[in-house]
Amino acid sequence: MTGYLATALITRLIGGNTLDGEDIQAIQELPIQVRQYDARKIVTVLGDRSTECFFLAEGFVFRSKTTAEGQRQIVSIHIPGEIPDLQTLHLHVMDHDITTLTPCTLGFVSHDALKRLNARHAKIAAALWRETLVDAAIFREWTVNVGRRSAVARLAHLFAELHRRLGAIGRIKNGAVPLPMTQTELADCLGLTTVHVNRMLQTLRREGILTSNRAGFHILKQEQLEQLADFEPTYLHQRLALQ
Amino acid sequence: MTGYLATALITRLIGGNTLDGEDIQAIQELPIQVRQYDARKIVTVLGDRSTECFFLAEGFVFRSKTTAEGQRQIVSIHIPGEIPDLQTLHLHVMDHDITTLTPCTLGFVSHDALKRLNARHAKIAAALWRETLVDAAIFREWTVNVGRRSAVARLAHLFAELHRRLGAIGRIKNGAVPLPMTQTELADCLGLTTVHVNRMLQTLRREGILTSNRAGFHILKQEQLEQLADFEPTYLHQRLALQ
DNA sequence: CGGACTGTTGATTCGAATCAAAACCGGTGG
DNA sequence: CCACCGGTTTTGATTCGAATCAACAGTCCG
Repeated sequence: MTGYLATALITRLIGGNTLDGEDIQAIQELPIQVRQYDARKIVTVLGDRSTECFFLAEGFVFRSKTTAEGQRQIVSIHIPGEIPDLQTLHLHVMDHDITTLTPCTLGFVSHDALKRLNARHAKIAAALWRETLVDAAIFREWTVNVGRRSAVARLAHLFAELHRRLGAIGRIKNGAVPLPMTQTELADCLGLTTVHVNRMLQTLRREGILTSNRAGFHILKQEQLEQLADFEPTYLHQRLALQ
Repeated sequence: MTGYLATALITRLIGGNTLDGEDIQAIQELPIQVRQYDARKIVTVLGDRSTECFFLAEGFVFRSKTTAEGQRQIVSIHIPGEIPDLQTLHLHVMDHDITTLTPCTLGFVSHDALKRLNARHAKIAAALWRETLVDAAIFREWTVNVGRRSAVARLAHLFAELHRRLGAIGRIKNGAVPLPMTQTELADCLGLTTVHVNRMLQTLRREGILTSNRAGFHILKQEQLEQLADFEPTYLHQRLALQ
C-alpha cells in the first residue's frame, strides 16, 4: 500500500491506537490493488465468499440488507479511511450487500496478506479489531435510532453522526458536509419512507437547523440538531476530537 | 478458568475455528473470578471503564441503551458461552448497559490476561475477534428487523433467532426454548410497546405457531414461523449445525 | 393478605405509510 | 438548442398499523 492510501489508513488506525515505526512500515508494504468504482455499483453481495478486504480510500459506500418483501434497510454508511468488509477476514460468507454511494477508489488487500500482517504486528491486529468494534457500536446506535426515536429525531441523529465522523477525518469545509444521498437512501437508513423523509427534511429546514441538497447538507444549528437528535457521541469512540 | 466454565468457552470457540491443544490449555489456565448475579441486575453500565471481561457461563443477559426520553432499546440478548462485553478489550468506555435477565454465573477475566492470551495465541485472538464479528452481524439483522419488518414478523424473527442460537448450544429440550423474558423486554428488543407485543403474541398463538409463557416459548410450526419472520440464518454464521 | 409487577382487553388517537400526481432536475440525443 | 426521459423531490388526500390511555385480571412473593 503506497502513497496517500497508506497514509489515510495509518492516520485512521493511529487515531485510536499506538503504532510504532515498524507497524507503519508494514502497512506501507502491504500489497494493494487499486480499483475505481462508479456510483451506485455493488462491490460485494450477499452470499459472496471474499478472499480480500477493501480499504475505502475515496468516496462513500453503504451496507444494506433486503427483506423478502423487497424492503431495503441500510445498516451502515462508510467514509474514507474505513474498511467496510473487514469482517470477511473471519466471517467467510457475506450476510449483506455493499454498494457505492459515489464514485469510489478502493484498495483491495488479500486476506492472506492481512492475516500475515496481524500475526506479525499485534498492535495492528488490535487496531483493526478495534475498527470492527467501533462499527458494531454504530450498529447498536442505529438499532436504537430506528427502534426508539421519532422520524425527525432519527433523521437529525443520522446527520449529527455523519457530521462528527466526517469532521474527524477533516472532510467538512466551513460547515458543508459532502454526502450525496438521495432521500430514498436516507429513508432506507432510517426505516422510513421517502415521502416521510422529505417532510422531516422540510421540518429541519423550516426550523433553520440545516440546509440540504443532493450534494450534502450544511448544519446551521449544531447544538439544536444534536439535542433534537438525542445525540450522545460516546458510541463513536473517537479517541481525539480532531478539528 | 477451570472445569465446565473453560469447557463451555472452548466448545464455543472451536465451533467456528481450529484451536490446538496448546490453545485449549491456555484457556484452561486463564485466571478467572466467578460471580453470581441475581436476575435483573446491572452488570456494566454506560460510561464504565472496564478492566475485565466476563464470560457468561449460565443465564441470560441483555445489552440496552436508553434515549433521553427514557425509551429503552435492547440491542442484543446473550446466551451461555458468550462474552457480552468483549468489546471493552479495545473500546474503553461502555456505550450501553448490560443487565442480567435471569440469575447468572459470570466468569470475569482481566483485560491483561486476555491480552496476553491474544498475544501468544493467534488462533484464540482470531476466534475472539470472530465472536465480536458475529455479534455485529446480529446487530445488523436487528436493525433490519426493527427498521423494515411488521410487528408480528419482528416478534417471529426474534423467536426464530433465539431458537437457532439456543439450539446450537443444546439448550432446547424437545422444542421448549427456555427464555424468561417479560413482554416489556420483548417490546424493548423490537421497538414496540408492551401492549402491541401482547397482541402480536396472541396472533402467533392463535395461528398455532407457538406457545409461550413467562418461562420461555415452544415453537410448534418452525417452518411457518421462519417464513413469517423472513428468517434467513446466514447472519448467525453458525459454522456447523449442531444438534 | 396485600402489593407490585405482568399480562390482557377495549376505545381512541396519532404518526407514518400509502396512493397518486405534479414539479423539478440533470443528462442525452436529435 | 431544445425536447425528452428517468430519476428525484414535493405536495395533497387518505388509510392503517401501532401508540396511547385506561382499566382490570392474573401471578408471584413477602
